Amino acid sequence: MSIYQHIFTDIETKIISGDWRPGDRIPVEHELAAEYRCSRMTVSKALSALAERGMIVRRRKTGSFVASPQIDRTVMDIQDISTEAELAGHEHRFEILARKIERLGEAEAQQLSEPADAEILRLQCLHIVDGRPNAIERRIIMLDAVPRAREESFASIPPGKWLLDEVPWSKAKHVIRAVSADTTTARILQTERGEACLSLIRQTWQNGRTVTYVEFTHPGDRFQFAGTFHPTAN
Amino acid sequence: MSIYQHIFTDIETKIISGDWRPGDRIPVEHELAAEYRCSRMTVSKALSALAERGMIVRRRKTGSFVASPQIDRTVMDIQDISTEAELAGHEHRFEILARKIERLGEAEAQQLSEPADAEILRLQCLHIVDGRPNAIERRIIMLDAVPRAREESFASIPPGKWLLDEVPWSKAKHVIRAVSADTTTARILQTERGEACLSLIRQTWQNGRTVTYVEFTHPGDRFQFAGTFHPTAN
DNA sequence: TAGTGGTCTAGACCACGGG
DNA sequence: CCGTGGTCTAGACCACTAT
Repeated sequence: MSIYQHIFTDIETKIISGDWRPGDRIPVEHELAAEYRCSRMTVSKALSALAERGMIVRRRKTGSFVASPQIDRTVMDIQDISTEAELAGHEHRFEILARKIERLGEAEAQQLSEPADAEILRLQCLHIVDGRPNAIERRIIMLDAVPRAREESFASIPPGKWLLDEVPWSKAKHVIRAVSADTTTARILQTERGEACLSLIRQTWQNGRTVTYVEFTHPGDRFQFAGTFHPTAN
Repeated sequence: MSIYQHIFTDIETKIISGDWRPGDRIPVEHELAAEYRCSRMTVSKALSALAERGMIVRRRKTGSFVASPQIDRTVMDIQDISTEAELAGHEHRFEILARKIERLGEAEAQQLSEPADAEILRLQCLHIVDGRPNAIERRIIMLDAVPRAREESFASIPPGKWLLDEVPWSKAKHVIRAVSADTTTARILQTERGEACLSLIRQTWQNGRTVTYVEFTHPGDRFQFAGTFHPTAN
């Protein structure tokens, strides 16, 4: 193990074990350098990594201190549906239920903070995992941001994956809610009206322009989000 | 702006703009060092930061390359209820509905991967935000891991916050589901039976031992999780 | 003012891995 | 083999900030 990793895990262990409590002062860099018989820069690298993880806070003049734990910070990785299904060894397919080009309209324009006359591609798509409906995907693609969507049928590639290839990088906002299935949703998902459903809304931007807005509605009895947060992991 | 930050944002911009596409090769370190008239180590620091963000992949001998984007990775920060309410400017209070010391039992023992005869403190707690029920908290605290919970009444501090002070650091697993309110839940939350509710389950460990297991049940019409993922942010 | 972290240099040696 | 990234050194100067 490298020296800076050694220093990193040593301090991490002291914090996790409770040996060093929140607010406790960590030896200054030159002391740690002497202790581990290495240069100050190597110590600095280890402490910077700990600071980036939020385990310590560093202040000029006063030194570095053990941070207050924040176990309530949840980090979740949500893959796109097809990837997630494949990873879990499930069979995934999808159907395009609707595909039309239109204008955004007032209500949605306000919701997306985009002009109401913006041209969009509206998609509705059903995802089927192991033969059972797993999600309705209702998606808006901004055609001025992604003009090539106009010619794409999405017959062979899910819209989410296609956009990943098309748009190089982006910022996304997520909202997770619980909603009751309305009649149409229940019929498509082959469940009961009023059934609790998990809704994931994602709006994606590139360079400040909305690229796409999508809502996935999952039947509550067949879907959940799970994630693990390791403040200790590497 | 420091030199390595300059290099970082330059490359980040090229990737976000699509100027450099996934799979493209990034100049080797000594080329970038010459271009920015700095040492190779400074370049290395910038590239390492980009690699840690998942924007590039680095391979010995072959060089560094633009990574494939993963915008479907969702990072969410979920604060604990009282903190979140305070941050949003809402009034928060809570009531202890039940508090008893007992043994874990078979079914839950299996679920938590803990022995069935383990002594636990079982808590049920109602969180009220701006005068309306916002969550039922059903919690199990392992008394062998947190013996001091035996004497704590939780009259003045919510169990979640108390545990944050008591347990220095930990690993946590989260599950988010949509469930229908049963009769009891609906009564406590002052909503209808069958109402869609958002359920957050969190199991917390320290040094491999379960510390606590908690389920928060939120009425779907009064609660959602929201988060933003910035692959570009600092 | 003095102590601390933030950054940088101009080298160095090593580990890895494709040819 | 040899080009690449991974790590490290022994300094250096600067920025910030508590006192």
